[in-house]
Amino acid sequence: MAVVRRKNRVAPPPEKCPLTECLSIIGGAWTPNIIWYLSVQPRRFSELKNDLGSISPKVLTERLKRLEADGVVLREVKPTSPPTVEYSLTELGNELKPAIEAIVNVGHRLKALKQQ
Amino acid sequence: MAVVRRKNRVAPPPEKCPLTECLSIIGGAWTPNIIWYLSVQPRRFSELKNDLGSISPKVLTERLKRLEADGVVLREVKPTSPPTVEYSLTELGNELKPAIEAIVNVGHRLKALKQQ
DNA sequence: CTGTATCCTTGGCGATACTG
DNA sequence: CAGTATCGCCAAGGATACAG
Repeated sequence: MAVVRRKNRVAPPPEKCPLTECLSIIGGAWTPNIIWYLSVQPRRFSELKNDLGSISPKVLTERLKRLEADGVVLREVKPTSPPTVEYSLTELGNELKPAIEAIVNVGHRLKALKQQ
Repeated sequence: MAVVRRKNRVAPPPEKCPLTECLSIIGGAWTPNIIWYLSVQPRRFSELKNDLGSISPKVLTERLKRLEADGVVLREVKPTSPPTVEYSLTELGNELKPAIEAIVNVGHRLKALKQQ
C-alpha cells in the first residue's frame, strides 16, 4: 500500500512520426550540404566537389542522381567547351530550404551556447 | 576560336556550410523521432520504446545518453514504485523543434506530391 | 570536366540475453 | 521498469584508378 504510482498517461503519441518521407531525401551523408550550396545558386559538379571538400566523386554522383530522381535537383548539360553540367534546385527542391534553414539556425544557436 | 565558354562565377560559396553543429545532434537513426515524441510531452523509457516500434533498448539508451550529454534532453528519476525515469526536452532541446517541424512540413508536402 | 568502376574498410545498428 | 553486455553484420562511404 501507499505505493506511489505515476498517473496514467492521457495522450498516446499524437501522430505517427511523419519524418520519414523527408528524411529519406535529405538523409545520408553530404546531402543536406549539397542542397545548402545549391540553394544559393546553381553549381557545377566540380564546384560542388570543391564546396564539399573531401567528398569522393562517386558519392557526389550517387547523391546527385538520387536527388534528381527525387525531383529535387535539376541537371542541365550546357553546350560549352569543354562540356559543363549545371545542377540547380527544382521548385520542389526549394521547398526543402525552410527545413535546411531551420537546421542552420539551430546550429548557430548551439554553437553560440557551447562557446559560453 | 568561337569556343563558347561559361561565364566566370561571381560568388564563391557564401558561407562555410553551418549544418554540422546541428546535424551532429539530430543525425543518426531514430534521433529525430525521439525528439519529435519528446516535443509532445515528457515520456518514459518504455513509452519511447513503444513509440519508436522496433528500436532496440541498446540504441535507445545510446541516443538518450548522447542527447542528455548534448544538453538537449533532461533525465529525471521519479521516486515511484517501481522506479520510473522521465525524459523531456530541455530549453535547448526545444530550440530544435522548429527544425524538426520544418522537416515534417516538407515531408507532408513531398508525400502529397508523390501521390499525384 | 564529368563522371564510372572496383575494391575495401568501418562503425552504426540490430538481435538477443541478462542485471539491478 | 530501465537499462547493460556481447556478438555480428552489412551497407554506406572512402580511396583510387580509369574513361568519354
